[in-house]
Amino acid sequence: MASVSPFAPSAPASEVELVARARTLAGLRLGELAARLGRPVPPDLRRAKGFVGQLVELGLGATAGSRAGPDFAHLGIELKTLPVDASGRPVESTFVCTISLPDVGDLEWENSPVRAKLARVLFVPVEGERERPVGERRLGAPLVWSPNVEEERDLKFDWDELAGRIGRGDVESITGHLGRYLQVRPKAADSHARRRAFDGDGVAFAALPRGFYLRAVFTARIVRTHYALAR
DNA sequence: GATTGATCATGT
DNA sequence: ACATGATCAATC
Repeated sequence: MASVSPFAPSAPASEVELVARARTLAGLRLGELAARLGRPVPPDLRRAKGFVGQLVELGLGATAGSRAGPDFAHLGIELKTLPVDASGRPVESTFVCTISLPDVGDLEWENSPVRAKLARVLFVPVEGERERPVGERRLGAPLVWSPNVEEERDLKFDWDELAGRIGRGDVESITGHLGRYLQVRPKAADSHARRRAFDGDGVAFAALPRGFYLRAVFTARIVRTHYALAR
């Protein structure tokens, strides 16, 4: 990482410094940021789905790489780039975390990995329309977010339904249609991937790996609420 | 047009 | 193998 990008910054020392740094990137095109960091820009994202997130990580001095845990471990902050359309509306769902199928049923919301992951998030909006060439997409103004009371209540509601269903051994009954703001969808190399799970009788079976995602309506609400309050 | 299920690259 | 970063593309 740092070895291939001599101009990448070191880790920010505080949340204030991180946000200040992110603000300096606002308005920049991805091509400009990539050039600064000595990174090539892919022609499209079909074979480089993580490009935007990884570029911004590098540009902000994130430390985690592909290790588990927050991007800025010492600050307890998770970085999420948020693809948006011309009006600032998110165009994709946001991945939160994978699901440990044997464990999820025993976890209350308060101890859930979803709550932990979303406790403090730095959202960096990025123009995400497919027609726009990757290098020309601009970064937006960052937003540091923690769930407010309503947001947390809504996430807990979905967690209770989804985690409860998995805990009862009904993971195979879950589709992306469930959950108003938080949903469960496949998260795997392909549809043949399998990992160990348990059915309602405690009998092990092989299940498609899945993850929790925030629906775009939820991140849209975050953007509306929190940017509006900041104005 | 929005959404779900499938998929891709890289690093540990 | 599995976790990180997500977007693609078939389908509703």
